[in-house]
Amino acid sequence: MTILIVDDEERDRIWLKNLLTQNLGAVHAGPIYEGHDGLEAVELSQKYKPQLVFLDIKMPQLSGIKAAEQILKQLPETGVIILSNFSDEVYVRQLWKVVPPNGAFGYVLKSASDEQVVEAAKAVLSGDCWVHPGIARVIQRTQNRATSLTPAEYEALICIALGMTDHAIARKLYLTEKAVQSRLKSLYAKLGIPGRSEGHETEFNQRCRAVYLSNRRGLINQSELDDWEAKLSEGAPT
Amino acid sequence: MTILIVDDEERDRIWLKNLLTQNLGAVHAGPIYEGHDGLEAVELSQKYKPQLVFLDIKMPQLSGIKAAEQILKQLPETGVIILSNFSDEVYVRQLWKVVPPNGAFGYVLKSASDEQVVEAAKAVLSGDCWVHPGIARVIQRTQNRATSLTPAEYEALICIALGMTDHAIARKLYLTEKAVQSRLKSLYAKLGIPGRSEGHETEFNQRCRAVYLSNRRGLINQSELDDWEAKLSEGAPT
DNA sequence: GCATTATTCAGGGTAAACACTGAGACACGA
DNA sequence: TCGTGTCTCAGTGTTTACCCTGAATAATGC
Repeated sequence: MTILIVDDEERDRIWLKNLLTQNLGAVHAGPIYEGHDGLEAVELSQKYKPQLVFLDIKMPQLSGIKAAEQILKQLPETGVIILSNFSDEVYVRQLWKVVPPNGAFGYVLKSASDEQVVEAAKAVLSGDCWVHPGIARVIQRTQNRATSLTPAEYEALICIALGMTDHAIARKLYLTEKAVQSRLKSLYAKLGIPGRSEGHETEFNQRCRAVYLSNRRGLINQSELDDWEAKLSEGAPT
Repeated sequence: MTILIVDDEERDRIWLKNLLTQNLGAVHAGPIYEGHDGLEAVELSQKYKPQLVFLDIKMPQLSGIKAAEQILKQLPETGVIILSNFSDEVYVRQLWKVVPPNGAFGYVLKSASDEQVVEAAKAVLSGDCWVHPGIARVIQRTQNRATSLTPAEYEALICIALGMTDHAIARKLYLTEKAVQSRLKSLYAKLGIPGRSEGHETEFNQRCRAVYLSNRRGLINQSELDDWEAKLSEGAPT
């Protein structure tokens, strides 16, 4: 049995490696390899075909999620555990899409206790999933139709968070301005932002309010936005 | 010589304590106390009067910055080292105001190497300051008149980031709508956001763009905004 | 003293964001 | 086959955000 640990922080790698060798003796008795970015994660997975891969989210080259996608594409049997600082809904959404329906995966926050990490490792090794308690409600929301965003709404959200106008969004997404406004309208509704018509007490700029609330709920976050910004500006320097 | 370590993460406390006991032998030979939130930081400082205090920024009860403010108010001689995950400009700005002109302080990111942390500790103990390399440019910006924000502009920035309209901001800050727009205009200028007049290629919603860029530059961040949100909604349920 | 600079605020105008209604296209399941 | 729901998008109208000029005030520096 083989395990792979990928994290750009040496401190965390050492901590995790020690933790696993000391507490997984009964179940596990193979080598533990280490990597420090997403590309290495993919390469080392191909090379050693580990049963279990620990991935940090925030890594140079390739994010943990994208690395997981690559790995699972070739080795769907691999157990993946995301080790993250964030409980952001974006990441849970993305992970959900990447993991095969019957695959085993884990999502644990770095604030987790040692026992929780060991527990998660054991669960995933035996084919179960383990999700950090703090993430539970986030997952619920991603599955609730009334509050979860459609891809269309999510796209629009990213755009306004980057500061684009309706017109710019329309051009970028090959839509009409009206279509963009329509997406935004349903987005505002799902976020529970009051309009100008109802209740003149609550005066909000819906656009900015939507960005604020989405940040708060972890639907988006700064590093995700920066990725999009880079992607869009390289994609259309017309 | 006495040292105090305050962090809500046990892992980080242990790591730091080991690091200091092993590498500070020549300089330091006293007890190391530990706390796990801001209030404890203040209490333990009063009790033990340490020469050096390590403070995490994100802590329950009282943030690291506010704890530092309390501590320095009573014991201005104390050397304070902020240990943060973030290089956000907000925090550097706040720390700058809190530390007395001749006080010794440090600001190190948690991604720092062990050597850097030891170096910072030694520097502060001998009365010098130590600032993480990654923060240097942020500090430069806080001192440059052309790019640093005035309190007025900062206030306006917080408000639009929370999603308030011009009208709502005017009421909250006891200003005219025109005055609010004036503040926003100079804010946009300092952030380098192109207006509608110049360059019709770049189509931005300045309001949202300002929020995005400010987040990116660490002028604001989510947890700071949440504090303001709470403060404003309790302060004016008129 | 005077010049410089920043801040607040006015008026008038343009363009963008938002509200409301409703129609056509498409997929899903009874 | 017929709903039922979702997404796109048109038309029309209101509100808000932003642009520009400019004046009164106060603080700053020489």
